Amino acid sequence: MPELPEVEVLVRQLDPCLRDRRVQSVAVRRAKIVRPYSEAELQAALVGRIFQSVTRRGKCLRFQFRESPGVPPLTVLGHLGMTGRIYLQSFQVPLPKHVGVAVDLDSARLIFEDTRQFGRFCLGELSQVSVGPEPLGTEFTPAVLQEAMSGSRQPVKVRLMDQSVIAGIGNIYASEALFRARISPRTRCCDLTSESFQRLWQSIREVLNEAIQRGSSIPFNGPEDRERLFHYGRNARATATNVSLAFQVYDREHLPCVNCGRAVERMVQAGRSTFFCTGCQPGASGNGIQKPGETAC
DNA sequence: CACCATGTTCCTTG
DNA sequence: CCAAGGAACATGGT
Repeated sequence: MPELPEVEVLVRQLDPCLRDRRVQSVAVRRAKIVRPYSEAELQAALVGRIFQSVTRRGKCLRFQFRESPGVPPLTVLGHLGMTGRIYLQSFQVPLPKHVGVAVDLDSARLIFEDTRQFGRFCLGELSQVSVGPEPLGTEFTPAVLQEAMSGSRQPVKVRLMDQSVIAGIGNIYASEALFRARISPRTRCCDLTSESFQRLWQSIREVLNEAIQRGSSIPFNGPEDRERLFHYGRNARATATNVSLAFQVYDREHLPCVNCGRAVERMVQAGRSTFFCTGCQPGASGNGIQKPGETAC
């Protein structure tokens, strides 16, 4: 999935397609995806309603439905988990294997597909108690980042993935942002300097924005285009537009660092793979602070 | 068979 | 309270 950039690209794609479209029928093929609601509840809430907008908050999608006299506002929350996808298909195309929910509109069918079924498509607001600031929003500043992180002794990479600290950063872009900021993923948050937070802040925004730019440049028509956008890691296919080819360290263990040529390394933090370059991200076992004037590579 | 995978939540242990 | 580690969820690719 779908970390922030992929969800953002998806939302931009979906919003104009769904706006003002009316829900004809809803079919739930995997009950887990809509829990704690039932298929009947989803049908009762959605059939006849008209889409107003699709927006993003962190990694979540929000489908808002039009409000009218006597018809209260309604929001459907979508979360893609690890392998979730959302797309429109014609009625003629048979339903793929792992469809969780199919929402029939007047002229097309909205499919929520999720192989591993970690995703969600259900009524109501975010289940998460607290979601941190949007990293691309104006309220996100170096000071906000520092304030949110500096009190923690956690490794910075682990903390970056905490959705209550910052919304939308996952395993891929955590590694990418730290590489760009030249900070070791092992650095404890409380050991980062203001200068490091400044670099990290900038790197987060660059890495996310560039990924959105790449994703937005991908034509989004058939299933192959969806694969280029959502298929990562060792499953990724080496197509000219595959976004994963643009990663600088993620899933590049043993490959030469794009900066210094040293082999990219992999380690496990909080149960997840972290990719980094010991040459460019000094202090892998220290504090990650660079002396002034010192070049990492 | 083993290991890995874009995420979240829950549980246990220190 | 915090942090870390593991397991669970369910399926597929290598």
